[in-house]
Amino acid sequence: MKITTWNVNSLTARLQHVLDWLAANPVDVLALQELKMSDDKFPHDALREAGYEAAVFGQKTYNGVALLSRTPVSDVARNIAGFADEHSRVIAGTVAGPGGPVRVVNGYFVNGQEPGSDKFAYKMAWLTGLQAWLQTELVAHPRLVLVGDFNIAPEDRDSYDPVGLAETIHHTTEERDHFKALIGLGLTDAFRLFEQPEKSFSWWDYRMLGYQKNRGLRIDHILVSPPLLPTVQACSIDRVPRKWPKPSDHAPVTVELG
DNA sequence: ATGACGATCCGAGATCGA
Repeated sequence: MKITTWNVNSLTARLQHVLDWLAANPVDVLALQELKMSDDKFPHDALREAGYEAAVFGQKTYNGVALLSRTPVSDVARNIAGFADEHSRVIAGTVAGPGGPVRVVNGYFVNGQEPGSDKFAYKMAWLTGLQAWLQTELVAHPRLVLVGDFNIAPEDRDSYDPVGLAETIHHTTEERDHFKALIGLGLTDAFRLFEQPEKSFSWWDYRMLGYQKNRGLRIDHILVSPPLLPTVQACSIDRVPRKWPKPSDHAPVTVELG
């Protein structure tokens, strides 16, 4: 089965891109971030016509996440249990997979703006809450994938300018320590299980010809739990929709389990 | 140091993102 994560930067603005991409890439599960719409605006009909049912956790203007699936999603949970959050940032659900059910946890991680800011403090608290909740989630659902826009470039090779951007947002030691803590829960970065091109990124700034110059970051990730690790067949970033007119600034990332 | 792009919103410039 294939599971994809994609920050679409407004599903209103990107619905046609999502439909076009799914027509060419009929993955089993598509985890979306930054819907930027309330639940009542969600385009269930158009996606159903494309073959997908959706579990949605929307929010007006900002944030918002959804799980699209060809097969039913059960046991849906919204946000981090035990962590009070004004924002709609996490949706989790269970889908049928090869060899048993797969728990998909889809997160739009906090950006954090700038180290030292209130938003950065919120990012740290959010990550701490996520980690604590995942610990129990992994006990209840050992076959788990954590996907989404992490807003963390885990290593220097995940940034177009690791020296110039050292200790700036996405690159700080604190953020990377949180990423390592997720790995410490037993999760594995599926992308790095395979040989990948140098300077592989999943996000490029709209400004200053960021994409054309490949000035990007790898901040969208797929982490797999130990029981799923031997089933990982492939993991890749699809840059094609980033070249379409009026694109999201993120590219979809896909893992294949089987 | 700032702005550069893009999306959003009681509709123009502010806020946010990364």
